[in-house]
Amino acid sequence: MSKPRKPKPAYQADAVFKALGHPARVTIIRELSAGECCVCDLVEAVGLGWSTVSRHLSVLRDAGVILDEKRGVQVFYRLQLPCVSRFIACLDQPSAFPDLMTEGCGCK
Amino acid sequence: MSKPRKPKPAYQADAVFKALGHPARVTIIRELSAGECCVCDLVEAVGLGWSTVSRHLSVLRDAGVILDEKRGVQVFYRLQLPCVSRFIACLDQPSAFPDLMTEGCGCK
DNA sequence: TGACTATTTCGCACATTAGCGAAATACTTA
DNA sequence: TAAGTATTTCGCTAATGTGCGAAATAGTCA
Repeated sequence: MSKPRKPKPAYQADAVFKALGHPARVTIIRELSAGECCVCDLVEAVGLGWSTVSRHLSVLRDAGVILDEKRGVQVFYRLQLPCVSRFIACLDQPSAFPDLMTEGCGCK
Repeated sequence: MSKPRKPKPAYQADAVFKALGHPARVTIIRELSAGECCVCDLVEAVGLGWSTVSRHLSVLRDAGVILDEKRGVQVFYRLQLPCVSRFIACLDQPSAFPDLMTEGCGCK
């Protein structure tokens, strides 16, 4: 589907971080890290109302973090910036990789 | 210096993203990416008042993104999570690395 | 000790955001 | 076309976050 987007510079770091600044939206990214989901999956995952989740999704989409695609009656979302999910995974596992945290999460 | 921190799990992704969810704080991280700074440097960089910058710094510190160290009269801050600055740099340069964005910012 | 500098904490006014339910929209199938 | 499902938009209230100046703290030096 993809509605007309704001013409702001896609992927800009400030916008991405702002979009990720809410735990529900990080949860959404975690879900999408495993593969695309329809909105119904994400509503269940975050445990908030449909309208609320829908707005969280639009925030992430406007920031260029995720993409939506309408197929039939459903809308499927997927990650547009795979490095985001990798970054999250790294932050979630600091104790498992103490030296990687110091050296930059293993990202060369 | 390092005051008593909240005992929450350091580096947790939600907290990190929340801390980075304000442009002034991203600016701070950008500055610190080049090396440690005293508060005075950061106040100039973000263009806000001392008290405001000080609070932004405490948010970042509480999230485990930066570290403070008092030396003499001044307090110096530096990055605690180098991968954050790398991630920002990657997000800032999407057009320069279109395929890396798709493949994960070159982070293996 | 007293003055001085660097930084943080406090309290407040203002702005932004979150979450909700109802209504609107879009697509599909009968 | 009518009805049904999936999702988004709207309007509102409550909660949270921001920025500021004043006051508090801490370290240095005369």
